Amino acid sequence: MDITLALFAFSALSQETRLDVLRLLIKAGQTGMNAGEIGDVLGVRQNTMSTNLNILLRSGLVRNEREGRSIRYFADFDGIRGLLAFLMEDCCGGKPELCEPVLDAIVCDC
Amino acid sequence: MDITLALFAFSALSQETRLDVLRLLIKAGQTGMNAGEIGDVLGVRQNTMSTNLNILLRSGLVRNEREGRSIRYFADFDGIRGLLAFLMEDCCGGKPELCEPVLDAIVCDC
DNA sequence: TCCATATATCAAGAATAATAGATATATGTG
DNA sequence: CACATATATCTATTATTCTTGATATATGGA
Repeated sequence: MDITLALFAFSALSQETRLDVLRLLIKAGQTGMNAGEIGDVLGVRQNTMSTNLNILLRSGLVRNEREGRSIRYFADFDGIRGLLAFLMEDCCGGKPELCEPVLDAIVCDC
Repeated sequence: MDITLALFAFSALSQETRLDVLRLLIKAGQTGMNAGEIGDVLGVRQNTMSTNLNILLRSGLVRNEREGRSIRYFADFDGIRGLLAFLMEDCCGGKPELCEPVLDAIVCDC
């Protein structure tokens, strides 16, 4: 992860539709969602959604797979990990008790 | 954490100076850094840095404390946790092996 | 091959954000 | 109180990003 990609990824997440999409896909896990389905759920026009999905793709936060005529999108957990690792690099100045609570935030209960 | 603040926070991180600042402060931990010191290290003009620090403050990713004539800034680990928790809410669709690697990214070796 | 479905690209106007010069405010010191 | 230091605010210009209508491309089926 370099700073250019990190900036692009954070910029991707600073727009409501794209943040909604990534959160949907994170919840969907390995099931993913078709592009059209995502647009329907979020009530976003087709071309706008396509543009936004492409931005998420290029940010490395999302990946896709063709499925017949549709294209299925998934959260890219490796990409998300890379971004968070870049942000938290050398965290907490030697005091683990500062950054451990950050980890707790992400423990899933599934 | 609501979506409006999350969007504002990700937007804060989508600008190079501000991402640099937060990463510096995350590394600095509880020591923090003075506003002027941050500007010197990053080679950013005083008023630009002040504006950017204010945006980080309002995003909840950073807090500050007056220290005589200077103002010392710190990463706000609670704020960071809140943002990441919002992003990763209900993650991984029931398959912990998908999101556990995301956690590993943030384990500090201090 | 022709048509329908699903998604992507293009182009332009509208909205938003970044930067920096000038200036203001706040604190400490003598 | 006068002055120096440290940070914040204002304002305008420039640059970037968002959205959308129109159109293009890709796939599957008859």
